[in-house]
This record gives sequence, structure tokens and C-alpha cells, in this order.
Amino acid sequence: MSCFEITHENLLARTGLLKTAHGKIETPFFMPVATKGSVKNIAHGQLRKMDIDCLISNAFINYLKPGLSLIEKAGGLHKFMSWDKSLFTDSGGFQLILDHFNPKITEKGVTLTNPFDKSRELISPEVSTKIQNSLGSDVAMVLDHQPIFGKSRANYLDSAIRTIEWAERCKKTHDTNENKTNKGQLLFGIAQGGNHADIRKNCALALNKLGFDSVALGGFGIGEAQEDMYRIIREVKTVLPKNNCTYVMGIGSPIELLNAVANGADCFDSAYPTRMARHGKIFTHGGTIQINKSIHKDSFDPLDKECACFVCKEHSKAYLHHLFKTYEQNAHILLSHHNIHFIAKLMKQIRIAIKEREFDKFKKNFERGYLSK
RNA sequence: GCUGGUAUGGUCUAGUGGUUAUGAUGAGGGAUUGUGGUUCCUUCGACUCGAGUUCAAUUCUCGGUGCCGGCC
Repeated sequence: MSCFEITHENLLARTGLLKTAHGKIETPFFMPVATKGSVKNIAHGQLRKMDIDCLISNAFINYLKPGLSLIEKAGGLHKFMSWDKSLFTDSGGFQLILDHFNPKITEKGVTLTNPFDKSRELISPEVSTKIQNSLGSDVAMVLDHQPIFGKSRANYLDSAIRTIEWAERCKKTHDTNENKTNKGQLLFGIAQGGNHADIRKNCALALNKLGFDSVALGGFGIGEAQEDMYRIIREVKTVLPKNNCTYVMGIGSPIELLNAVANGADCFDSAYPTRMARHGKIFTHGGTIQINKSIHKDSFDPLDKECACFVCKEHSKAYLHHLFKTYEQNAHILLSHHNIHFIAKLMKQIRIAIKEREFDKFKKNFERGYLSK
């Protein structure tokens, strides 16, 4: 029984329903990143109001702090963080490209530096899966070998092969685990291979044979040309079942989301919208603006005249500029809210456009405004 | 009244008798995507005024002015 069902199609784009133990999520959708069990600067209540149906947290970080015993005592990560909608957990694979974790890869797994006390931790496919079983997320991700962007073809092939081996061990661990906090937990594989379509396709095929609930695409958003990413999404989809929930990991800019959906992607996560907000970069229908720049110092207009979020209804750019420049915490709270609202609204409009068979028209219209600068 | 110190981008600073005068911050532009208010790239922007010495003064001398301090 598949966890994913397609409801409407419009060219390569489609809408669907992803079924998890905590409800059905309408696709395509975007998950804000809640690494430590919280979307930075946004309260759960605000996320619910913005129609955010799913978050993604990080297995490795939660495992280090506050630790599994406390989260198990709370009754799982959902209960610990009081989030009753769907929840993904990332395996820790993304940490493999971050220098400050100083990753060392062996056949066993990867050793990473614990950022809290600088000790070294071994994360194997088995360990990562057991952590996620214990956290009880609705969708667990396999531990993948995320390659560093720009390496040789041999390097990408090597990481794809290791990713398949590790994925098999994750699957085995997941299938035999008797103590799942969440009995309905799904497990997604992650296809690697960079911009090499043949490696990507073979990796996706091998993963599909292992029987994952879906196969995701990893390793994007770290340097490749956007056109390459869209091409790879198209190519990989040709070898996967139609009802594979195609999760493109790590993507979060408006134009990339729009184009990834246009090529058949269903699901996304990224720290981009919230991180950009913390850096003062704001999404608007007329393109991105930088609220820290003095050009906004005396503008009493909202961030985005077409936006219905409370930040745009109540506050001027001059005020937000002032908060940002004086390091007031509310700057991050308000700007993060706006950026996530913008993305949530975009995804909703995308779903409506697909259902009404007007996706291409919507896309062109959005791009005309967003890229007008 | 007498006297010591000081004066360099918007702000804070380094340094020098001679080519393109440091660095930080700021301002403009760009990047940031499955932990981080992070970090990085790029552009702009200054020698207090007057006189003197000198081939040449932002630099040395004298004076003016501003600022900080000490003494009667």
C-alpha cells in the first residue's frame, strides 16, 4: 500500500496526498527546518495558521541534545515538541558536507564532531535509523553519503555506491526494529550522483528495488546550476514509479521550488527561507529585498504590497529596517514569519494552479514579477 | 594667564620627507539552500588650516583653530 497518491496532473507537475501517521499532506509542499525541534523564530501556532502541515527535524542533533532518553520519556519527538502534524527527520547525512563537523567516512559509517562538547560520534546507518525510530518521526531518511559539490565523476559514483550500501542497512534496521515510537514510520531512500544522470538513475533504481516508501533526491542546493538540477529531477523520475513521492532535499528559493514542481517534484525542505530572514533577505512578489539596506530606512510601505501576512499588514519597511539594524529579536521573528508565509502561500497557489490546469500560466506570471528587478 | 598632549574616510584607527596612504566599522552590490543572528567576495570613502624649510611636506618647524589634560 503506497503512502502517496496522485490527485491531479498538469504537464509534469502534479498534486497529491502523502499519508503519514499524523495525517495527509497535500503535495507539493514545503517543510520549514526545525533542526532542534523548533523552526527558528517561529512558534508552532503561527506555523499552523500558515497551513504548514509538516516540519523536518534532525536526528543527529536531537540525539546529542537533549538526548534520546529524555525524548523517549516525553513520548517521542512529536509529544516533546508539541507538534501534532507530520514530521520528517533528517539522518545526519547533510552534516557530511559541513566542515565544522569534520566528517570522516568509513564503511562502518561516519564520525562527526559533536558541536556541543567537541567529542567524536560514530553515526552508522544502523545508529541513524535507530535514533529516528526512537524519535518517532513520520518519515525517516536513510543515512546517505552526501558528496561535496564539484568533485570528480569517480567521486560521485563512489558516494552513490556507498549510499546504496548504507541504505540497505538502514532498511534492514528499520524493518527489524521492534521498539518504534511511531509504528507507521515511513522510510525514504536518497539518490545521489550529482549531475551525472546515469549514476543518479542507477542509484534511484537500486534504492527502489530495496523497497523504500519513496526515493528522494539529495545533494542539491550546494553549488550546481539550477538547470542541471531540473534536468536530473526529470531524468530520475523516468526510472521511478509514478507514485514515488519525489522529495528534493534542501531546496527553498521561490524560483527553484516553482521549477522543481514544474519538473515533477512533490516535496521540499530547506533552511533557506528562515536563514535568509535572519540575514535580512526578504522574498516579495517583486523579487528579493534586503531590509538592512538604508534604501528602506524611511519607506512606510510594507515589505510586499501583495502579501497578506500580519507583518505586511501591520509593519512598515522603515520599522523593520530599524529593528534589524538595532538587533532587536523581533526583527528575526517578523521577517522569518513573512518568508515562511510567502513560501507557504506560493506552495498553496501552485497546488491550486495545478488543479485548475493553469500551472504554466501561474508560473510565468509569478516569474515575471519575481524576476522583474 | 601659563603650560603639556593631540588632530588621517561618516566613526574609530596604522603609518610615512618621494610612486597606488593601513586596518576595522560604515555605505552600495553579490553570495549563502537536508544546525547557527554565520561567513565570504566586491566597490566607495580621509592626511585640521596658514606660513616656513625642502627639488619634494600628510610627515619636519612656527603660528591659528578645535578637542583632552595640568598649574596659578
